[in-house]
Amino acid sequence: MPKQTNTKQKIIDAAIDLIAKNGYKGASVRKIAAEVGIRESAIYNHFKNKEEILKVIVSQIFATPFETHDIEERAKKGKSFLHQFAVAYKLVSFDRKMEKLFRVLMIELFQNGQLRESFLQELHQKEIQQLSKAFFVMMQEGLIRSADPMFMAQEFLSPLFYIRLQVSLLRIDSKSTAPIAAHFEKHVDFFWESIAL
Amino acid sequence: MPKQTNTKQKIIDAAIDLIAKNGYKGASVRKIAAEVGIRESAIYNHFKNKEEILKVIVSQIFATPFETHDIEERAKKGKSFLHQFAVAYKLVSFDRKMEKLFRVLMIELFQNGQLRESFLQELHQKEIQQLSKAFFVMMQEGLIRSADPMFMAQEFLSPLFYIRLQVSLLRIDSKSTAPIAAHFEKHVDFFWESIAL
DNA sequence: ACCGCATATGAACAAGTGATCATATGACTT
DNA sequence: AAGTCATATGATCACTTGTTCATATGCGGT
Repeated sequence: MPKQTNTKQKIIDAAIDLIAKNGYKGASVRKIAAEVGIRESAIYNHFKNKEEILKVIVSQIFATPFETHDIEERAKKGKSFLHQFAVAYKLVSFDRKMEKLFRVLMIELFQNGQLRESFLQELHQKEIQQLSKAFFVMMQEGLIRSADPMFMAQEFLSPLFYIRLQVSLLRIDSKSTAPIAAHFEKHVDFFWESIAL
Repeated sequence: MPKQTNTKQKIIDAAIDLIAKNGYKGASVRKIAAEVGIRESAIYNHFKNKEEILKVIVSQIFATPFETHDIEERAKKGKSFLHQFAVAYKLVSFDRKMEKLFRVLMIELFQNGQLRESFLQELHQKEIQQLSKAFFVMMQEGLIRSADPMFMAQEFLSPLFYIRLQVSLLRIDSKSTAPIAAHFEKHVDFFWESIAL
């Protein structure tokens, strides 16, 4: 037998690929095994069952990639904080691995209650809370007009999400994302002009 | 045999229900037939195969429900046009049938190239074009600040889409949508304040 | 050299899949 | 009453699904 070639990771990667293409139900254990180069029964030496594979993948989706420290301090910089946030969001949107995980998320979101819970609580809520903290600081500093910080956070975040969705859809069909790549930064410009005093 | 009870429509409705819950692959011909109250073989008297059912459903998704006439004229009213648009969007978001179709769309969007094409071209592009026409008029009328109308349309539309997504997710788990129901109108207020001169 | 342990295989399973076909049923028209 | 036609059934098909199990293989430590 081959030595430590970390089959487990290969299985996860193959599963991500297949689920991102065909969904959880479309990614059969046999197809995953075939892509790794082993038989389906060998999979069960690494995972109790198919669902365990999904769980590992899901946990990767919510492994927070965003900087969460010093929000209050960094927020004082106003627009450049928003710019930083948007650029980080852009990077994640274009990262190959993260993009696949995003597809898995979108595909399974409506069919997996656990995933839904995590998306709303861990991902959405966390990002909103961070952003609303930042907007609150900006209001105190007199940088922006005053409004409900939480609502403002949603208004700022949702266009970023929508652009990410478009990027993901275009990339599946190998279409060019050039026309909307600049949208992330453009959104910051537009939004800042919308709230700056 | 029972007379004209329109089994075909029953099949479509059952299929929408099941696909909205379990995805296309999770909605087996047998399950659809069971929900209608017939055997699976009877389905094939009404549809050539399973995919034909999906095609009919997909066509319903893109049956445009939004008013498309008199955009230029109605746009002159400024904020109240945007309000109208948002409220129409809200109604569609909460309509039971449209909500199910939205779920079908989201579930299959990443797995069905035809659906992707239609979504980007027929739905997204159409809405953006209408809105950008409206914003262009508003700029000419001196109601709002000047900017790229197309981009402004996206900025206006994406939060509405995101709210719709949240509504749909909350409703699956029978959670209350009360906290975000007012977001549609709130978005119009916020956005108008962002662009009004 | 031996053993154990992790990992592989191939066969088998029960269940479910989409689809087909001969056959039956019953509401219409004639 | 007879015949037609749309629609139903039940059996059956070839195939795929997730999972299990007995068995094999070979690397690392003794």
